[in-house]
Amino acid sequence: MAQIQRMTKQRQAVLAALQGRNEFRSAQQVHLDLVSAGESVSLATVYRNLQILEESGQVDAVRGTDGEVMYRLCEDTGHHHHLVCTNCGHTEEVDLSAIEPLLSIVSEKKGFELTGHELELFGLCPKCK
Amino acid sequence: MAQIQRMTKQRQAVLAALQGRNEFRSAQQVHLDLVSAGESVSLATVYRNLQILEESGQVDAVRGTDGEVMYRLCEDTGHHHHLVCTNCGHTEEVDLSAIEPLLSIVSEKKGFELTGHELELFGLCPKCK
DNA sequence: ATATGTGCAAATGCTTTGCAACGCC
DNA sequence: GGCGTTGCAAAGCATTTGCACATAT
Repeated sequence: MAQIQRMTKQRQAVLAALQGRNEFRSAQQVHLDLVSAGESVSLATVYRNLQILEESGQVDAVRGTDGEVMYRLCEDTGHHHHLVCTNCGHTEEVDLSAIEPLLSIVSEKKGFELTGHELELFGLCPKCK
Repeated sequence: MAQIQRMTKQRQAVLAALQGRNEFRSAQQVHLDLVSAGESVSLATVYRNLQILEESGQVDAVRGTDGEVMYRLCEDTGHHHHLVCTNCGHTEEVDLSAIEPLLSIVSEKKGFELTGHELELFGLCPKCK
């Protein structure tokens, strides 16, 4: 896990753009947000900072269905999955540790040694239902 | 679900390249396979055919961690998930319908109406362990 | 002081598309 | 013959990178 070495105003700005948002945003979106908020941060720097913040465990990253990488502030430092509203993008973190033993068992049945998994749930949030 | 209208030799070649393989391959890989097998198919055509075959339900598509879209012949027409060897790419289809009711329950607890999910398992296959 | 971080612009890599030629049904 | 398909080359897009300059510590 990479260490954050310096807190520049650009890095603060990227973090601030993620604060209080309960949804995943792409690097491009974050950059747009910053520019329209009057901040002066280059797109490359947004990419670099989001990567660093992800490596340091401060943000979550998932790959959207269109291939864009989406980032969100990490609230829960443990292992968790996401429940994403397909209408408004609102995201909840959910704990599915209960199913993990089952995944191992199924994998072992096939002769595999399970090393990881990805699980995303999609649905409609209360507001959008 | 789109319909296949004509069976050209290029489309056959793309299908043939997927036959008998128990692993996901990218459009680029398929194109390489075909070229080195002496087939003359353009990269654009490989992309177009893989998309059409996916829409018609004949191949599965997943997005790899690096963002590339990977394709594989669909064997099991029902709902299923994948167990992917991170070393050699070998893939097994697994049935995890047992956990789906649980996913609904967890979603409802958060006030969501679950409409879909994505689950991929990663591990080492018997050969690569 | 100096290792890190930034901006810019160019490069990368996957994927898509416009268009004229081609060929299956 | 007509409409789906193909090949080619160019365009698109998200993302990465080289390099000179700026800056946090």
